[in-house]
Amino acid sequence: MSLATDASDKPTLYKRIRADIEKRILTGEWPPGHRIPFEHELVARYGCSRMTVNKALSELAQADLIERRRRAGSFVRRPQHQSAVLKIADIRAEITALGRGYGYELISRKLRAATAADRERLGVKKAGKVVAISCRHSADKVPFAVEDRLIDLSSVPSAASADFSREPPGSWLLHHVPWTEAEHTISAIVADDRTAEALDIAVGAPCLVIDRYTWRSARTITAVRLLYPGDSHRLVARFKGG
Amino acid sequence: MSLATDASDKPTLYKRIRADIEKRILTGEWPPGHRIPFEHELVARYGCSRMTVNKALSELAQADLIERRRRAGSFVRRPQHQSAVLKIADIRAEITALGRGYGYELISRKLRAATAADRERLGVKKAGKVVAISCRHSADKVPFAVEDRLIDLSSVPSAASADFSREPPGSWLLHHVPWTEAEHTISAIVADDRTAEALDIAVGAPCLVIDRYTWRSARTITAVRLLYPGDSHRLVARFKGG
DNA sequence: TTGACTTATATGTCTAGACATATAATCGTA
DNA sequence: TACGATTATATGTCTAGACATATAAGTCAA
Repeated sequence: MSLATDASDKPTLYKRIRADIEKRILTGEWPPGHRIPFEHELVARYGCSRMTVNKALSELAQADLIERRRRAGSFVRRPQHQSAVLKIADIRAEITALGRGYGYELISRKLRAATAADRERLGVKKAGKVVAISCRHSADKVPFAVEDRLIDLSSVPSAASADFSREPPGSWLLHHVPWTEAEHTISAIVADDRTAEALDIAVGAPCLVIDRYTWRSARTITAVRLLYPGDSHRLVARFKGG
Repeated sequence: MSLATDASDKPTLYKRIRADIEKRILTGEWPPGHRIPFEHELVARYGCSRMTVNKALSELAQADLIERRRRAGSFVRRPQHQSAVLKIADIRAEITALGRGYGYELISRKLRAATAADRERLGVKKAGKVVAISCRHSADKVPFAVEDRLIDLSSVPSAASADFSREPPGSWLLHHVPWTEAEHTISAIVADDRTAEALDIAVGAPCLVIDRYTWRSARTITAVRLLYPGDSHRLVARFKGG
């Protein structure tokens, strides 16, 4: 029980309260369902005002570590839906982070009126024009991933004049389009002839597929399919309490 | 510009302030790098005390939507590292959520002193005993995934006496072990003979592999490998602003 | 021009109150 | 016993101040 008389006050008080509680939850001392002390008890224990403990508890609640119920108190939440933060870095960043030489190659770029297939893929009823891009990323000259992308020009008009022969469309979008939402679908396929050639792997070799669909406030921006050699590439998702 | 005289006060004031700012960021009206109004300006605009706007801004900062810098002000953050929330549901929950019949089958359960390979897999220097479990999950009698798991008994002693013939080890752990951290590695392989038979797919068919390594405060709990038929199963990761 | 010092200022934290509101618990009644 | 009304209480929000602190910007000297 760390009391208010704890002299090491490098972190601020509310942060120490939050850390104290978090620690008890993480170590299992206060298991899921456990009622943590009432605010007025913490006020007494730490000798501070209620706003201070309230701030600590509010942050824990925002982080889904505890659940607050009026009149009842605050309770440790159980690890809910198993979820993880999947870090899907910009491919260029990912490769350079590995200390390998990044290579980019534009295979094709077509500007066209949206076909029925394009509309289906972008999930829009009617679209004007789209840009269809096919390109390849490599690490130290070795094929790393092939990308097949569609950009909705009605959402991102400036993409029509962007030069994708040198800058990958993913990087370009990241720097030119504000906050977005996205949905990723990860699956596995075996390489067909075309994929095998593009990735320089054997036909029938496993490939990891990431389909990413990106929009901003109900407006589709882009749909992309990334194909990685499945036995060499790995996606790492880190999960922490939740 | 919504002023303090806005009468629709169903949500509380600080939530409205937060929502107002969030909306401007999401729509791109305030692009990344834009300096949002100073606290004292928001105080004037909404006619409230500084603590109220501070709470709104603090939550936006905690959600990584804005960055606060002393003396400089608060700024809209740019979509940082592309990351996504990957929902990896408990398999039973996942299947029942799809409205399909869940089936579970324990293939083998062995209690043994940890071998060198076990220690390697669990990432521990020395371990006492472990439980090795192999099982299969099915949806409407069709194989859905095969699971190959190792539980460190020095961390979870009660797992030695748990009955895994009826309850899947994943569900059991979820309910008996408090907050954990985990790391997932996702990759693709092609089915070998044994896998093909277990999943009732063709040899050479693509499989999605999830390797999950779980620990609690630096203490390994379990390591599991899940194999899914890759062309039928999909992992969906949703990403929202950040 | 550059570096060191000073100052102004926006955020960070905190207080000691207040009233609002949802709801668990109690009490009373059918 | 079951149900409806009442009450007590923990959290939710808010105020009008306060002092602390990091730092951008300005000032001045080498």
